[in-house]
Amino acid sequence: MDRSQLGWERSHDNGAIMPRPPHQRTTIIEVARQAGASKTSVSRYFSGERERLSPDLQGRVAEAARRLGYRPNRMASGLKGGRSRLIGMLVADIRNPFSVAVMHGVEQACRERGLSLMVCNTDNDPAQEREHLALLASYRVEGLVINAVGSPDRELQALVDQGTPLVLLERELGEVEAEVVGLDNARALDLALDHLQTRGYGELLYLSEPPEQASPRQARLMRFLQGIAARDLVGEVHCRPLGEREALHRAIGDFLAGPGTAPRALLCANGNATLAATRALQELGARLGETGLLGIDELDWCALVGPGITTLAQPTEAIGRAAVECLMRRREAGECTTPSRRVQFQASLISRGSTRR
Amino acid sequence: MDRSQLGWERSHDNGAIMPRPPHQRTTIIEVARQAGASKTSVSRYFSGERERLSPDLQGRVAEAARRLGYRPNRMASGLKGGRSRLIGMLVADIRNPFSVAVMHGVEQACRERGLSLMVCNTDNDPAQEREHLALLASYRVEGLVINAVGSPDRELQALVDQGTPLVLLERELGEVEAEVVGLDNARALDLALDHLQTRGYGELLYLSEPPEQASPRQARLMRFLQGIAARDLVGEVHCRPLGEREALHRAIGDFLAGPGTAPRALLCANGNATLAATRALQELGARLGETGLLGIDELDWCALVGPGITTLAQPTEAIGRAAVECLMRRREAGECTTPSRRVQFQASLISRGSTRR
DNA sequence: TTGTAAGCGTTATCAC
DNA sequence: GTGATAACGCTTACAA
Repeated sequence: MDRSQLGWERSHDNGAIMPRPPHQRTTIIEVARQAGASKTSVSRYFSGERERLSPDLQGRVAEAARRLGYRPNRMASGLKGGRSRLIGMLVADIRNPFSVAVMHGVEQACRERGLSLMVCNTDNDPAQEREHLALLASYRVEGLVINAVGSPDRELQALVDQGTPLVLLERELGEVEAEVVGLDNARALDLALDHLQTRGYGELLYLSEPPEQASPRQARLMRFLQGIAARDLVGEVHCRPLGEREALHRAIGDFLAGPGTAPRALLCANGNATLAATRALQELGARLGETGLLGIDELDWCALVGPGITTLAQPTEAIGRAAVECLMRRREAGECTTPSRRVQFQASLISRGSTRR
Repeated sequence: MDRSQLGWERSHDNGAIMPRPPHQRTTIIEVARQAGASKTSVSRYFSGERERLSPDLQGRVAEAARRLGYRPNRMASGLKGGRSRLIGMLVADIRNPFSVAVMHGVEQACRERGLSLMVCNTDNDPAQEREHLALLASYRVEGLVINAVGSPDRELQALVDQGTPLVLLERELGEVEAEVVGLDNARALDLALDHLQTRGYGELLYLSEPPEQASPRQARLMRFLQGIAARDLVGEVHCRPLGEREALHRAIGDFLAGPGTAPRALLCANGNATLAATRALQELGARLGETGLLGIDELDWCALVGPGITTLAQPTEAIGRAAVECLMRRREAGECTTPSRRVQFQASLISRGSTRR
């Protein structure tokens, strides 16, 4: 039996038999030697140039590699070739199911292309965003999918200068040259408003987290305001952190107790807002449907609460995949300055009892 | 102004001025030159040996690095030193909120230690598990947190031989030497059964995904069976993939229509089961509470459905952090064979209307 | 088709 | 304290 299978082998410099510590992974050199070939050939075998080798050599390399359990060291290949095979992703809030769903799409697209994904969660903290961006840069990621809440322009620009393709999810940021993938927020809000109006709701309360930084929140809010004006609806807006439960309850309570006579509905700007609103409505004893409720983002449980909550579903997987596609396109394009583009997806309405009176 | 700030600089071999392509990241050499120091000193500055440098030299290096926006290339340092600063995590189902919560704990613990996390989702696919394990190995991760569904023993053993510390989340696997972190399933089930019995439910249906591979499912199922016997409860078990909606509905329907007279309750082995059960109960028109429902894993929406769903909450963040702590302990321990341990956490009961008759 | 040799950016090992 | 210099494991001109 071959000694190497027992974890013993000849050392480099002399012919003596020495114990090989088990944590020594086999390298390309070892494979080359056992296959009676050169490093180059082994390298070629493993980097898509398999065809260029004679069938015989291919066989020997394959056999040796299999026997030794060889796997190229990504750290090393990332170093020389500049190919880290690594895509980075910055996620503002990993506990948000929407983010996870998009990430799932990103991940699949990466896998199909033989890329690995390194995900950094920032918990909505701009400081962590900067830190993680620098980190991803230090691993020389070949592309970056970004869902940030702050404006880490400096760090992003550094990445761009370094030649890293960037794709922004939803939130478009300052001046950085990058493509933006996300929902068609204007059409989504039109869809929501049309639905609510059709269902007879005349007074609306729009619930959102503060839109200051994040551009999709801005876009949605703007369109809401335009939309109610265009439709002769009455609208109010509450944009406070969802953590402020009291403020939220008071706002909703006041809204429901208002002087008007038209049926009232809540429009929630995202999944977290829908969750908070549902809680508040329950505590206020409101009946869903009588009080309308429509949320952007479809969640597992929306069908289960009361008569079901009407939502606007985003094509999350598709958004994730599209992000990676953009990245790849940019990478192919190379230095030729491709102008930034915008890829927009359409939301689809899932009508349930919460908007049926 | 310094030319290098304009993206121009002297080339290595001659004194001519050449344009520097923007995608050339500054290396340690550049910093060393601008600081009037050697690579070694710069390296020391950035790898915790800062103290050994004279204050003067420290200042020069800091200044040069800052000016150039230098960051050590992790690929390179991972190569030479064997320190990738990378922790890998294998997640069976990234869309499961429980997994994400644990991952969040892992992530925080890593960050506090200056480690990066590389997460691989396997979508419950054993083939992907193998593939991703090999992948993580190829990035030379310094530790691995594993939440797998299959038994990729071969791949894991390879990692172990390579000297990579391993921690298994919940599922204990075959022969591999690794610590296991997770819930104290026996006590959790006792807690659940005691609660249900106290609330007067006498006939139970246990809902779980097939337990074949995953050891926590086995552990929970076994304890359920022991527990009902010990308590003189009547119990049934349904262990089919949750995707089989019809089978599930029929099982629940049959259970509810059974001959017995005691109040009936469903006990769900995890969050997914709770979701599926809730759906089924709604479609069957059962009233929560009258029909008991208790789920393992606390989810956002459990408080919102009907009278609220009683759950057993796991300390997810703590579990994640504990996993990383184990990893670090193992790494410190180094070669001296620390025996595998088991770290168990206690679930806590959140009582709601679904177990109040 | 195959091999040789020069890096990639860092850390480790010695000298000074 | 500080600095040459040799690895680390791989890719890639450039030869043969």
